[in-house]
Amino acid sequence: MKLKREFFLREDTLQIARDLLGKLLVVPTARGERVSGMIVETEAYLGAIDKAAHSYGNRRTKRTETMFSIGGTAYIFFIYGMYYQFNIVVGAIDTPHAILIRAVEPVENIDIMRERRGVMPDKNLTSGPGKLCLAFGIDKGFDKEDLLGDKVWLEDYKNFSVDETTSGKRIGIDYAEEFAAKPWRFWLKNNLYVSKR
DNA sequence: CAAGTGATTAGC
DNA sequence: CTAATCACTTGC
Repeated sequence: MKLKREFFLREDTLQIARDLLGKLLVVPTARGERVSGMIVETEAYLGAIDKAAHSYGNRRTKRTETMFSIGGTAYIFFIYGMYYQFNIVVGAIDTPHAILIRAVEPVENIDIMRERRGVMPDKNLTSGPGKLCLAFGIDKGFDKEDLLGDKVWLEDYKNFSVDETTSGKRIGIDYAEEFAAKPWRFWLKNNLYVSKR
């Protein structure tokens, strides 16, 4: 079942980031084939107070504008001249919190992901934020897309107990001073598709 | 371990 | 306008 607006509107962003583990990300192709994967790794970005967030201090630019949308909106940005990153805006309008989807486990139409990614072991298909965007065909055209619409959405899939998950510091944000060490990255223990490093 | 790649941003 | 930076990936 598709996740409802209320799921994304809750105030506890860290809780939502953990709750997203086990959910299914679905992006249908133009021909209507469901390409999907189970979320296995997320990172929370707490908007105004978080020095690692693009929206730190409520910084409002052309790019960060999307983060001020209502919870349940897709936030896509381009990084390092090559890769897109898929984020989910959460919370009320003008509360610029977002959750980066760092890795998923392929579920439906894995052959389409293989075509898009090229020849490589399946465990490399979606085990990183840039990789999963390539495998799912997510680009800037998905920015500001409503996750309750029919272009990209989330569904209930599996439930994991808290002891099957764990958390740690976020990746690639060493510039964020006292926020660099916050344990705001969440992942499933023993899952092959969690990003390496 | 280093290079690659170009949008985005801040600062003039 | 310019230059530095970057929530990454791949191949040496």
